[in-house]
Amino acid sequence: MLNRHTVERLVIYNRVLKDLAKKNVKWATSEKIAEILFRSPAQVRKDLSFLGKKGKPGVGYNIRSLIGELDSTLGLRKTWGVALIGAGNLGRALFHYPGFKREGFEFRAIFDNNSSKIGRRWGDITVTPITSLNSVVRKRKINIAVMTVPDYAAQEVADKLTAAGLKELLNFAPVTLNVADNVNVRYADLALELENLSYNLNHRALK
Amino acid sequence: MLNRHTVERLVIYNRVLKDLAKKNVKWATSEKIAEILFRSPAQVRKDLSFLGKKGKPGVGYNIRSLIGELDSTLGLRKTWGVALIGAGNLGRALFHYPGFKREGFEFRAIFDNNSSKIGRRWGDITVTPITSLNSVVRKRKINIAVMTVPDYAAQEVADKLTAAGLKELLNFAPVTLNVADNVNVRYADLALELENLSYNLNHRALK
DNA sequence: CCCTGTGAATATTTTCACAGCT
DNA sequence: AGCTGTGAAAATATTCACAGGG
Repeated sequence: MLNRHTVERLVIYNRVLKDLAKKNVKWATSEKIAEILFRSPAQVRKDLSFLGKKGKPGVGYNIRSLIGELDSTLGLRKTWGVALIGAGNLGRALFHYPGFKREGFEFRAIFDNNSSKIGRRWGDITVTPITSLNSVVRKRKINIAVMTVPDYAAQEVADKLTAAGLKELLNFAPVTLNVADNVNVRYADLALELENLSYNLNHRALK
Repeated sequence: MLNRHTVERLVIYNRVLKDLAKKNVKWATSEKIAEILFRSPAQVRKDLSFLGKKGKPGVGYNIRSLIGELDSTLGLRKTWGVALIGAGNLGRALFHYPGFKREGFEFRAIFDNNSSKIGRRWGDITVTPITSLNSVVRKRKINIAVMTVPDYAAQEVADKLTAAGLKELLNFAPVTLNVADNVNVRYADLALELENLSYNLNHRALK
């Protein structure tokens, strides 16, 4: 089991390598990869060493084979089922985001409790109330939930999702979720991102 | 100058404290805050100690005064001007996201080079081509750029933004940007987030 | 008495540096 | 000759533990 930081970097190496492959580059050294990502070659080597011995001394890494290894390790050879919880503006934008399908993530269900949204069709998916969660998760083979619900609803929704057996949540609500240890939550908290930038702006202004 | 991790946590403490204040709680100990966020009391104390001595031994932290201190440190007492680059689905969702304005971030310009979008009005802002960037940044006092452009355009857009003097970027494009050291980029890379979850799913499946 | 603020200790992460493979 | 893989060293980050203040 790799630690979170390592996985975050592996995901990025994978993307960089796919970019290079698209440009028909066949081999890359740890130094080359590090340069593109503004990191150290030693870190790239150490991270990649977790995949087993994949580099060729004197040459570097074969890009195609490294991508294959990363795709396997990261679970990107499979297609995962995603449910969207919250059929608002942000939910719609994510639903149409082309990067998800390309990487093997497939929206298979959309939930919303707002009666004006229930029954609407987004592509070939019908918006349903969250009461149908358990059966849909089973029938549609849902693995991941993307939560774009209002902050006051987030914890309750998370409880229902984990009760339905989901263990991977991507949460856009500005709330720290209380979940069991075996559940993974990733936070995509957009206001927090801006507040981090704000600190820098403020610090600059004070100097 | 605080390090990135500390600032990320301060931003979160600030949100938690505002939640508590809304519930009319007046004081909180480091242990209470830590419990809500699943962190250690020592870390909360050390982080907050960077603000100067703000806690009362034997009692804890006065929530109202701590929020004030955090708002000042994080630059949240000011209103910052934000430009949106890329008037697509995701851009629209962010434009309407209520959390931004509430925290003092104000969209003041929208740029897009797509002729079908130029001239459209979003609320009282008109979408303009990015050629007008420099003058708009000056006139509208833009501090932060939110980039929701396609990946192939991202680096070029980032170059233009920094050339116009912007130093704080929130980038939604799945690309590592090459920028000068004094420019801060935060990445909101949604496919990466799912890929991180995918690793966990895969790892679970293999066990 | 209880909790803060903080040096010291511990744990984790990153980098160094080099033996060894191609 | 050039680059990987990796223990050892260095740098960071977190936690401990307690002196001191309200």
